Amino acid sequence: MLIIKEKIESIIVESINKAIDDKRIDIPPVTNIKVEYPKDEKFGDYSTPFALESAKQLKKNPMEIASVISEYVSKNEFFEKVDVVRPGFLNLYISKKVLNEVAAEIISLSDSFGIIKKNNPERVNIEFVSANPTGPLNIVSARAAAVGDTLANLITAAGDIVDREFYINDYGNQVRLLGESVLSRYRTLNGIDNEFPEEGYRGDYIKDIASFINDKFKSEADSISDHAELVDFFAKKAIEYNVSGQKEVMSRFKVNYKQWFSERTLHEDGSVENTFSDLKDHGVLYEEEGKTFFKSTNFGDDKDRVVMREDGRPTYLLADIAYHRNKFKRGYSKVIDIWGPDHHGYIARLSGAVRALGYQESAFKVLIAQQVNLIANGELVKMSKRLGQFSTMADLIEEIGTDVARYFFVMRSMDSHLDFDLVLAKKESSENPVFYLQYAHARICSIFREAESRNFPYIKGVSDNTVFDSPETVALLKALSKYPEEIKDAAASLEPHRIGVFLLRLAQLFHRFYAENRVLIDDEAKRNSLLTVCDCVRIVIRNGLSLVGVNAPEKM
RNA sequence: GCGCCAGUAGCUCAGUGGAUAGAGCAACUGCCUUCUAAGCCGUAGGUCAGAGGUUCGAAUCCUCUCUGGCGCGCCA
Repeated sequence: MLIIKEKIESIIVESINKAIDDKRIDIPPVTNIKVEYPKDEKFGDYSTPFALESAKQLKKNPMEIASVISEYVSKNEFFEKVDVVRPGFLNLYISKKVLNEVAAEIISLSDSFGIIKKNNPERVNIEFVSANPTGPLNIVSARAAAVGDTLANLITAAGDIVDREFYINDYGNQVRLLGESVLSRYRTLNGIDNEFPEEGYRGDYIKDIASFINDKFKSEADSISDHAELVDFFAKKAIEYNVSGQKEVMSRFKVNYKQWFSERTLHEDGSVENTFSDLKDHGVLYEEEGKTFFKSTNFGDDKDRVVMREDGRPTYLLADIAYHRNKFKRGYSKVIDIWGPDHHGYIARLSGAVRALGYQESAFKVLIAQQVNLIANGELVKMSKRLGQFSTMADLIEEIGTDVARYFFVMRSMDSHLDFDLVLAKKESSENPVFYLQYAHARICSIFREAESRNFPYIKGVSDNTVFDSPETVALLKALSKYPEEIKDAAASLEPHRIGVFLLRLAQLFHRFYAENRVLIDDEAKRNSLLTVCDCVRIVIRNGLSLVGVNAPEKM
């Protein structure tokens, strides 16, 4: 697939090197150069500030340098126009011929337009949500799910091989506590007097789990007499129940994990112990007061961390190191985690451990998806786990639907603390950006339906340059041509929101085009070209929305 | 006290060191006998939290200050 920005970069680099060969400018050959999108279209479709940046080194006026380069660049038929503009920008306008080629490419590739092939694809593991299996998923999980899944789609489209993963923390104190909480509710259900554990989970869902066990596993439960064993039984059943609920919600949210990875297995198959000795072999452990510490301060952490307690039990950190070691041992060359904001302090120690085990720093990346506030009617909605509140992800899907929820989360940068306006999101109106986008798609489908009913033929891949006279058409095609590089950039920078922003801009350009250009006109050649443009927009919106996990409706 | 994230239009947010800082919503206008008005055109709205610095050029990079959120466990 043609990635225009890359093509332009190579044209400019070539031109500069030619100018150097011709002794027109006196610098060492260049290998790469900055090409950017001007803010204002009157400054071209692409521009390079190379002359400005090299002026000092060359001790020359940037305008002079730029005009020398422009002599070489303008010979290329890729561009319609090359401008040299004060104080030294080189502004490039791509030719209509290129736009026509882009349109042809979109039509012929269709669903696979935007999918980039890489010669050496990386194997990428992306882990997101990984909420505790002690209860239902909440709103923050929904954000992580939307962002993580979209990012996985983007990286896949950019040519790598991506697996999605969910880490189940089914080990440790909280699990026992969960077991005890459910056991207590179970006993109450059966009329047995008991005391609820002090730190236990008090949500109503615990009662649901208790009655679930009562319905399905009563005889099995009642046959266990040993208390620890009984708690363990309840804990296991509760985790199964919760995880299966989480799986169900994720699938409704259109997230398909390759693997749900159980922490417990790391303890049972010796991975945790092996990781411990592995770290020891790397010389990053030391003992003090009977505990074993990981020297995380060597890796930028602010203090060393205990990995093995005095009584020989591993800490959560050690299990987590074992988990990430496991990911690398499974052959992933890149491991990405998306965490909640409350875990950012944990990054230094874990990425330190990954490095201590000999993996590249760049191979492990933790992204933090910032907090989500729910707003309704201008008021902050408290996220308590009480009834009637919009606390769970399932409620959110129920209330506003997967499409709206996913788009809302994806259109914002992960770094921003998000105010999620429930009332706005629920509105099926122009106030909701998701509908704005979907409406563009539905409108195009409607044009094609109408064309069919009027017996207007549409011949794919045949287009006439004259339609490029309309400024709206040109703007639209230029935007479409940037879709592949948008995917590449969004994947490389791990910023899925870019695609959401891109699609909104595209929809806007289409609505503007629609208002100014009647498609179903009598002139057959021109009509076919306009239909081609519409088809291109339809394809890119559909492909883009599918990356975000949002449906592209044919009618609204 | 230390660390992470944020502070951009009335609100929610985009903005890759570049040129006159943008969008959606809200407000005020105008546009449906013509392919979907869930749309389009226009107007108004800004000390990019503040102060220094680096640079030919800073919302963007650095330092400090202020404000908000979160974290600083041998919990997970």
